[in-house]
Amino acid sequence: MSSIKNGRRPTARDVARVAGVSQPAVSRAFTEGASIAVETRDKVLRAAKELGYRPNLIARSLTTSRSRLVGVAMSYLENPFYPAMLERIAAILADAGYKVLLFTSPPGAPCEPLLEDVLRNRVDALILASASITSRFAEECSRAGVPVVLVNRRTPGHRTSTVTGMNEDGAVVIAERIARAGHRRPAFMAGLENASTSQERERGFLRGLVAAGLPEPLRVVGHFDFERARSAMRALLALPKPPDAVFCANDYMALAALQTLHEESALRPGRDISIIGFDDIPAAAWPSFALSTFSQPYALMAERVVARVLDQLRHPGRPAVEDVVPGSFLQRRSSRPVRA
Amino acid sequence: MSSIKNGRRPTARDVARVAGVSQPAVSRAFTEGASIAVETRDKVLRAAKELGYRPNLIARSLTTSRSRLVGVAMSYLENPFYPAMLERIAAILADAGYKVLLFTSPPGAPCEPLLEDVLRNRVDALILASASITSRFAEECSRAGVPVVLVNRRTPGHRTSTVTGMNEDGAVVIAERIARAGHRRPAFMAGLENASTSQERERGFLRGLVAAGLPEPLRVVGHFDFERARSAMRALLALPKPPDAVFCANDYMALAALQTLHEESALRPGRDISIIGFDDIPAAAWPSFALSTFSQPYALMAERVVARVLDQLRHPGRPAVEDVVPGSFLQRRSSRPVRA
DNA sequence: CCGAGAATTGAATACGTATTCAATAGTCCC
DNA sequence: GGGACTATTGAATACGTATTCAATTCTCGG
Repeated sequence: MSSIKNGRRPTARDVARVAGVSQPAVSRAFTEGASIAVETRDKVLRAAKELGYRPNLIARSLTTSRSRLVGVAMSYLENPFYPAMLERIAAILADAGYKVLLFTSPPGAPCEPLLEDVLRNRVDALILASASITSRFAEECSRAGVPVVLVNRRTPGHRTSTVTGMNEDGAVVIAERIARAGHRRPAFMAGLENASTSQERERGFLRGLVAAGLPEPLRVVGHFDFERARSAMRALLALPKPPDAVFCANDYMALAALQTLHEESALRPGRDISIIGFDDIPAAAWPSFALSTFSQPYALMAERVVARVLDQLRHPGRPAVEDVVPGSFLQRRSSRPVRA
Repeated sequence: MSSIKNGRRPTARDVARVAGVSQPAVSRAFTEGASIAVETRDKVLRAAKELGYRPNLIARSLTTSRSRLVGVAMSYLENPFYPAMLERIAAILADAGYKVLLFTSPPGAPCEPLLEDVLRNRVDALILASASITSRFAEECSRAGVPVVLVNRRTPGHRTSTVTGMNEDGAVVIAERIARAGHRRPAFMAGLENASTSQERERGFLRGLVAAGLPEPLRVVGHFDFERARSAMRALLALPKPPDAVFCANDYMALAALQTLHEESALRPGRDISIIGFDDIPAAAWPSFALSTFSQPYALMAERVVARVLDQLRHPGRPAVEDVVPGSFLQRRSSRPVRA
């Protein structure tokens, strides 16, 4: 190969020298839609290939002040809902020319260090999944001009765009189903107390139960964690009068509940007791579980999130939007069907 | 807040002006271990806070020519093994001051566009999981001075560092177990034909079977995909003489096999037939499955990968290392125990 | 109080690209 | 053939930081 001083990576200037053109010409050769003659572009590309030149996107980011990076803050990857959505988000963003900078905050961590990290990295936008957001966070981002979109989370009172499932209405439907299946002792397994998903699903559930004339549900907390959900289920089963229907704040915990039932109880799901989840993760459909649930279509949610991000990037002034993605109740074998 | 012209983000120069110091002083105030007086640093930090200044890591990357980004190429996130490892990798890298730039290649895609993308983004290093690597890829990266570490994949003939589980030896153990449990008709469910994991596990399995005096196994291909693994299992069950022990190239496919068995066959796993996987994903331990498997400790693997990456970054010349992380056979209920 | 050495500081510059702007070459129409 | 465009090009500069280097101040022992 050609004469690049020492081991330095070739730059646009090196390519320009070899191709006999100026540095801006090289820049234009690698810029879609730039004003450059075909033969000049060819000369440049040939020289570039010879030298093994690749445009430095860091330098490009500096001049354009757009990094083409989107920060994605996500944790709880053990819940299959999230990696599934992450993969879709990354794929759709890639099609739009953006890369994903991944931020996984440890479970209980505050989001302030994350904020600092994200803003220093000059991401063009931020997608927050499985993470709450403080008002300072939202304000700083908007001051910095970084669009923020929340997925599967909502923060009341802050004007931030969100994409969520039908948490409250879905839970109402679940309550109705439980009532019409003839259950008398409902229970609710909460996720994290401060998570909007858990709160909204609980609120809808309560409302639906009241409307159906059922008593307030028993209540345990599973923290969206598999083992803690199992403990919570165990606690319910140990009650003098255990529930006959358990709505878990997400599928992942519902699977844990089914495991515990399976292993430590004689109760048969779908007969003696109903277990219902929320999300419709792939495993919910597995025959071993056949988990009744209210669906949150992660692929569609991924599309909507990215669409929202791109929209905010193109029209910075536009107001925040709360996008509720439709889902539906899926009756499987883990819950009793409604009576005819 | 103070007087920044129009809506521009404040720069080090703005802070310098407010603090009454020079721009380099601001740089030093934000650089660990730089030579700066305490009171100067305080002045700077106060002015920075007032202006809402954050160092621009893009610009820093340009001058230091280190992006502090590590590219992680990963797909098949539906297999829980990968997100689990990803989360650990991201956490450990974060502790070392690196961020994860995520590349998810669509299943069958060639890795060449990925290469281009990665090198243009000037990642400091590259972690390849669930992706093969061509010789050109490895050569280009080494020419560009970007350390590459493969996880759970190996490419014969290229000097690239790898971190893998005990694929071949683990599979030998599995074959022994199957023999000593009294099985006579083994089967192997391959993953992707060109994946080193699948190949090595198959090779070890064959070797172990031969050593134990068992016949060559029946063979189907599940492509590491849940639905295709179910089809493959269905095909095995439809044979005139179905196998009495199936070794699946990973846990994810083994779970699919168990599902199919559960739903479409009267055979009871662990009694009439043994199903064995590889990886020990969390779900393998779930009571509904109780999948016998050979473990690949993902957390440990994540540690090793990052250690390898950091080592290569600190000592660029060092030769490639093939790191085999130990695992062990876990006897659960999906396979018959060995006879006493 | 003096001088050697350490600590601190700012001016100048480099990093690799995109963009602005003026200059030049090429095209088209009548 | 001339004028009005359009297409193409390169010189100069900006982007926001880190680093080099020389200058200055401070410290301390004698």
